This record gives sequence, C-alpha cells and structure tokens, in this order.
Amino acid sequence: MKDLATVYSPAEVEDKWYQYWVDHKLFHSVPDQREPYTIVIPPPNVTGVLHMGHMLNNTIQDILVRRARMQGKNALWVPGTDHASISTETKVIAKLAAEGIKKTDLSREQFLDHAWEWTRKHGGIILSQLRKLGASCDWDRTAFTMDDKRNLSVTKVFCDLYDKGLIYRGLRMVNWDPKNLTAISDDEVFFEQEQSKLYYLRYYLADGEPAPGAPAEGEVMHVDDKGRYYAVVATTRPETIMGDTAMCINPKDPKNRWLSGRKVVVPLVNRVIPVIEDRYVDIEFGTGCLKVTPAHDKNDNMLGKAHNLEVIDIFNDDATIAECAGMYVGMDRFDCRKAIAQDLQAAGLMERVEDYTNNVGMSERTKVAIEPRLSMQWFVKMDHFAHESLAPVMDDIIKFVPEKYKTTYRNWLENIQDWCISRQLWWGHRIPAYYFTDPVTGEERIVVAETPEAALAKAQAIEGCASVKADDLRRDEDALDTWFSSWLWPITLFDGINSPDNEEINYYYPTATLVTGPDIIFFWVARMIMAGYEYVGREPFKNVYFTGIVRDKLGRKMSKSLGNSPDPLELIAKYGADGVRMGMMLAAPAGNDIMFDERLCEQGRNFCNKIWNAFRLMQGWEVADVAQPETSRLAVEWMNSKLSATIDEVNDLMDKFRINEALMAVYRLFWDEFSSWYLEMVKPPYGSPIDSATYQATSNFFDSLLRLLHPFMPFITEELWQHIDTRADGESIMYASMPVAQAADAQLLADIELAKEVIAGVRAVRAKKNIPAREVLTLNVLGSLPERIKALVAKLANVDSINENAGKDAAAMSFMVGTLEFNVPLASSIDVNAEIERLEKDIKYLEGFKASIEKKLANERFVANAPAAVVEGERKKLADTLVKLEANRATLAALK
RNA sequence: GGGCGCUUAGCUCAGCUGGUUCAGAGCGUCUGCCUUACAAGCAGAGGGUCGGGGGUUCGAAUCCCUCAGCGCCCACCA
Repeated sequence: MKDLATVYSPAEVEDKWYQYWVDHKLFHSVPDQREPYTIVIPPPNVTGVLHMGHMLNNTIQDILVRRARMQGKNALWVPGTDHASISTETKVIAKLAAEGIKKTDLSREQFLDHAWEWTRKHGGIILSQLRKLGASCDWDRTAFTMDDKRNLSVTKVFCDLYDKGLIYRGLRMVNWDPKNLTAISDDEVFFEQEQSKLYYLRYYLADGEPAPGAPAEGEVMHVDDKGRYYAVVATTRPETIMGDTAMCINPKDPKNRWLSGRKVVVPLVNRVIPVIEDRYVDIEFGTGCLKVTPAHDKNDNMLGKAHNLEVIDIFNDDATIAECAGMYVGMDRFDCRKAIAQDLQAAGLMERVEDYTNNVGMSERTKVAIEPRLSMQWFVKMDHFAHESLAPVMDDIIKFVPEKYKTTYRNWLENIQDWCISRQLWWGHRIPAYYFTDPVTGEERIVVAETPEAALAKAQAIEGCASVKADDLRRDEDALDTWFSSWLWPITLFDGINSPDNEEINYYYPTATLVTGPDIIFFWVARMIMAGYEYVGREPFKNVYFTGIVRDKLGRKMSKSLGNSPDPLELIAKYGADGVRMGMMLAAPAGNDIMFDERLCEQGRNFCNKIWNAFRLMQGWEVADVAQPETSRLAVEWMNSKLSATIDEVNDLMDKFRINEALMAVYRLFWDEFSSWYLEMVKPPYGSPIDSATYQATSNFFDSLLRLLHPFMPFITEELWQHIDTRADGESIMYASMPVAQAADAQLLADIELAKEVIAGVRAVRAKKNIPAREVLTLNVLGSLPERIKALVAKLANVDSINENAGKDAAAMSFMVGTLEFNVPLASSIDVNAEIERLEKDIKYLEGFKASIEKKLANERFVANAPAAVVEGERKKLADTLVKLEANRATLAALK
C-alpha cells in the first residue's frame, strides 16, 4: 500500500513483461515428449496494419495457446504474413503511379524489385503490433508465404498436381479485371446493385426471309411503318452487339414462334445471325428474345457451345473495343454503350429504353466492373478434393464452431467449380510451366517442372525435341492465386512438403485449432482441408473456431471508408492491452458478430484496477502469529469450494469455445465472490494484523485467480504474480499450471448463499432507513440459522447479536429470506404505514402465487402425467408459500 | 431464386434433449454513500405478457405451423 499507486498503469508494465518473455524465449517451442498444441496464425497481409478484426482473432488465439501452455502442453503459435498477391500488387502499382511510373514501363524484374522494397518497408509492421497485444507467438518461426521454403513448396505442389492430372490449362470463361488486367476467381467478385437501363433493340428479319403470315394465337410480331418485320431484344449491354452471333428464343414461347428458324440482322453491325432455340431463355423476361454473345457472358458462352456458335471477342484486355469489332474501335466499354445507344436511336433501331436495376459483378480489389471473358488459364480440378474433404467435417473429425457452418461448407463442396489459379500478376509465385515450339510438328508444347533445368530435360526427352535449348523455353508469365500458397500453410510451416515425415510435421501436425472468419471458409479453410489430406493424409486442424465480424455499436461493419474503426494501438495506449483484450472478449460470443463499444475496454481497464487494488489490500496486511478467527476459517473453506466450482465451469465453457462466458465466470469470481465477499469476510479490523493461516490461504487464492486469468489478461497477471511467488529469473506465470478443481462442498456453498442473503437483507434495511454502515444493529430471526454462519453474518451485516426464535416486533423492519423471517429492531420510529403497505402487497402476491399452485395440483392430469419430482416440487413450493403467507400475516397483525 | 440463422430487460447476450438453479448475466439507469484496497469504487433498488398469431401438451421462452421484421451465404435473368 505504501509503494503502490491506487491506479494500475498498464503502460509501465506491459512492455517490460513482453520483453522479458521474448528475452527468455518463453514463446519458443521445439518438439518434445509433451502433448503438442499448435496454432498457425491466419497470415495477415504483409503490408497491412492491425485492425479490430485482427485484434479479436489474435486475442482468441493467444487465449487458447496460453491456456494450453499452462495445462502442460507443448504450445506453439506460429506467426507469419501473406504476400497477398493482388492486394500488394495493387498497392505497389498505386505507389509507382504516384511517382509517375507505369507498370507497363517496367520489366518484370524491375517491378518485383519495387514490390520487394515495398514489402521490406511495410512488411512486419503488423507483426510488431501483435506484440503490443501480448501475442505469444514463436517469433523465431516467423514465416512468409513467399519466402524460399514456401516458394519451393508451392512449386513442388503445382508440379505434383500437374503430374497427377489435377491441374490443367484451359480456355474458360473467367472474371476479367480490366484494371489490373488479370483473371480473378469467382470468390473475388462481389455484386453491386446499379441503376442502369434496359435497352430494347430491333433485330430485323434478314433480307430474303419471307414475311410471316398473320399472327397465330399468342404470337407477338413487330412491324415498322415500312412494313418490315423485326424482333425486339432487351439488353443492358448494347455495346456487346458486335459480338452477337445468334439470337435465342424459348421453344415453348408462343409470342416468338414466328421467329423460329429465321435469320435476323444485328442492328448497326448488319451481321446476319440465326435464331436458335433453347429452354434456357426466360419467357417472361423482356420480350423473350435473347441476344447471344458467347465471348462476353457466361451463359451466352454455354449457349454458344451447345449450338456451335462463333465466338467474337470484341474487347481488348483493358475493356476497350478491339479491332475485330470493326466499329467504335479503341473506345472504352461504357463510353461505347452511350455512343451505341445514341446511334441506335438515330438509326431508328431502338424500340425503347427503360430504367432498370441490375447486379453488376465487381472486382473486390479494384472495384471496377468485371468483364466475363474467355481466356487461357490454369485450373485445379476440384471433384477429387471435394470428395475427400466433406466427410471429415460432417463427421466432426474437424469440428466447426459454431456448427452451422457445416451446412455452408457442404453446400459449397457439393456445387464446387474448378479453381482458377492463374493470375496475370507478377507479385506471387510464378507458374512453373514452360512453353516451346516442337521443332518437328511446329506445335506449342508445355512442360511443367520445378526448375528451368528440369524443364529443359523434360522438353528434350520428348520425341523429336532433343535439340531444344534453354533459350527456346519461355516460362509462363503468370503468378498463382495467393490462396494457392495459403492452402498449404499448416504444412509448409513445418516444411512438410519439401521434407515429408520430418520430425516437426509429425509432431505439430495436425494443429489444434484454427481461428478465422467465416468469410474465408471457402477461400482458405476448405482448401487447407483439401491440401491436408492430399499431402499429409490427415486433417490440418481439429477445430475451426469462426469468429464474428467486428461492428460498431450501431451494427455497421467497421471500415476505413466509414471511419468507424478505432485504432487498436490507440485503444491499447488508453486502456492497456489487458483491458482491450477483455473488452473484445466480453463482446464476442462464439460465432456472433461483435458489437464493439469502447466502453467495453473501459470495463476491462476497470477490472484490471480491481485486481490491482485487491492485491494492494492483501499486500498491506500485517501478518502476525495470532489465532485464526472462525469466520476466516469458514470463509477460506467456502472460497475453496467456490473456486473449484468456477474452475469446473471455466473448463467446460472453454472446451465448448464459449470464451466470453468463461471470462465472465472468472470476472464474477474475482469481483463478486473474492473481492466483495471473501476479502470482506477475512479482512482484519483496522489496525489489527491478520493471522498467518488466513493470509496464506488468501495469497493462494489470489495466485489461483491470477492463473485462471492469465490467458485472458497476460500482463497484469504476470506483474502481480511476481509478488505472490518468489521466482528465479526466467520463470513466469506463463508456465504455471492451471488450477485444478477439488470437490466443492455443496452444503457449505448453500449456507453461505443464505448468509449473503441475510446480510443483504440487513443492508437493505440500512439503505431504506439511512442507517450508516458503522452503526451496530441487532438482528432477530423467527426460527434458526445454521450455527456456522452466524458469526459471519454478524461481522458483515455489522450486528451485535442474532436472536433466534425471536418474536414479532412492531418497532422493527422485517424481511424474509426463503421461508425465514427476520427483523431489525430500530431505535428510531419506523414508518408503520409504509410497512403495512409493503406487507399487504407481498401477501396479495403470495396469495395469487398460492392459488396458481393449488390449481395446478388440483388438475388430475397434471398429477397423473407429470414426473413425481415435479409434482413433489410443486407441493414443496406450496408449503413454502403457506409458511411465508403465515409469517407475513402475523407481522401485519402485530403492526396493526 | 436457393440455403442458413436471428428476434428474451434501455444495450450486448445466456437460457442444452418442454416442468425449482425459468424468466437470468454483464453493462447502463435510479437511490444512498469520499466506510483507511479500489469513486475506474461500495451498498441497495427498479426493469421483460421471452417479435405477432395459432397449434400440440396436464404444462411452452423452449416443440410444430403461420405472419412480420432483421442479418448472412450461395447463384445471378439478358
């Protein structure tokens, strides 16, 4: 008390202990005889900065790993960062653009130099931020998805899957990002509602087509003022008409029967195209006529394949109009849309225009509308992987928390598409495929190999290709999707691809728990499971804990643009890492989004202060060789039981990943039971010393509480632990064992609960009558109290004596605890009328309650059907109610 | 369009296979207190017909149906 401030200052403490942990290599793990407990970090973007989502996610991981460590497991948390191909490349391009440098002006090598420089400059910031949070990562193992080990692993896996026939190259419809000039996967596309127009275009019957006869029943024909017949096609994208190679109607559509088998003319373009029929067309939409542009729409492409249509790609890579379109060449797609709309209007080819809201696919990265486009890309066949990875999740070999994501997972696997893994980017793992021209046939050939040398050897081994030289090989320019390295993360961190069966992979794999967001269940979680079975033959983790999304208190997602995301480091500076950790966890029920409110951190900070002051109280006690009071002996015994009960509860909750509830249980144990009750029970009178038995027991309790709390609040617990246990340099609460529950004494717990209620009753009397806590009162009980709790009640309620089997007292305030009636005689006159009013109210309530139970018990079907215990319970309830009624009536009578 | 989930106190949430730990917790609110660990605190108090309606049952926050509102995922209709 003499040395310690009344307020806990985390800043002074946190850096000191983090350094201590690092200096003594307390986060480091090597394989040994203990049971392993492994967590691999979801690698944050290498050039990213810490946001609230990371805070939540990493706090949870740290809690799990610290707890495992204290349970005697060999706990390892491996940190690292992700090269984040698209995201980083975009950032580097933007940075270069600001300096007036265009990517297209640089060679691949020059660009990569810039990218590495950028990575070196910004990389690792996020990892140093994690240290502030107290993350107990084994920093010696810090990895990067594009470092040498990982790069080699990725290359090996690509070659292996290619050799197994699971990777292929093909011309497919992909989502093309015209800004970054790359294909992106379906998962990287998001849809946005857009106010646009629906244009109705006239497709005239081609020259030579005979005029249709009179319309049959339900047929809808269009004729212009010159008597020419035409079909009307509704489209949101008139700029693609240069790519039209057919018009499609539904064979079951009566409106358009007359078009069947005809030829029509593409407006402006004047190309004659056939009318094809396919049930794919929605009869109800527009006019039921669909223009088919196989090069620029997924579904049109499918139609094109089915009907053998020509494919005309009218766009350049940057989505300007290409030479082959023949018109509007070089114009941007959206400018072209306007121009064509005007020209159609002018040419009398526009039937009408309507406002229309539609969903436009956008690139997650560049926010530009993606262009469905045919292009040559690399794919992973997913059937094989999907087949292997469904059962382990459905059978809980890999446990998903919360369980609802199992369904999501299954739905995805059952509708899985092949995975497009090539990206037209430079920042990433370059695809190890090499092209050369066959000297005999003149055809282009592909070899896939881990090194250029191996590729050359493979090429030369092909019949007739012995003369191929190294210079003849051209390496594929593309890089791999970032997730193609991430999916190997739990394996490559232990070098399980480059050296299968090594000691580390055999020891640390499968990892224990993966903590991540449900938004990347497909991107990442599912694919790690696939890779795990493919390359190690086992699941990569035993549990997956899905966190929620961090939202502000209004429920909005935290985002940079909204500016509603607090800076984690500022929060830590303000409330301490322990306070922020606790604030995050209190708001984070498993699987639910968390509504973050800074006030939660305040609560965390306040809790730290509470712990701090409880310690100050204890530390200030003078210990003497005096007898232990009976109240203290009982308090110690009770606290033991209470502690044990909570330990059981916490264990159970943690096993279920109900972390916030576990934390709340410890919070209440510390604040309510230990501080508000136990410490008050054993606190010696002012100026008196405490007996050594009680002091020792209290110190032990404090020690146990610190251990229970340490995974949640690592810094303050370490700081205070040094005062409780003298330790050698290098020792830490990090390796102290988790307290173990002993049998709890249920009767004692119940007795003390009774005592608490009696004490609260007396305090309520004081509050109502404004009687200071220091004024000694007397307590009467109409009945008897368990002998052992009397002294305790007397001490905490500050009453001089407890008179059992006392009588009614008109000059007393009465209250009931269960079926026991108490009263506190008051020297000052009491407000008889207020008492009478209160009693009458209670009696009325009890009579209603009694009636409801009697009704229930009078119901023969209830008595016959309900379990005996329930009926018995109702009878007991009735009996108790009668006792209470009787007591209240008697008191009322006495007052009157 | 398909799928999943949610609605309980002012706020954030617990309430497992229907019945004494069923109406709970934390925060906030209100009323007293600077009581020598802590005002970032102490003591006490108030607060919900469990989204609406219907059904099953002796008994429903809990099971079923239905309506309303909200959220997420997947697909994407030109």
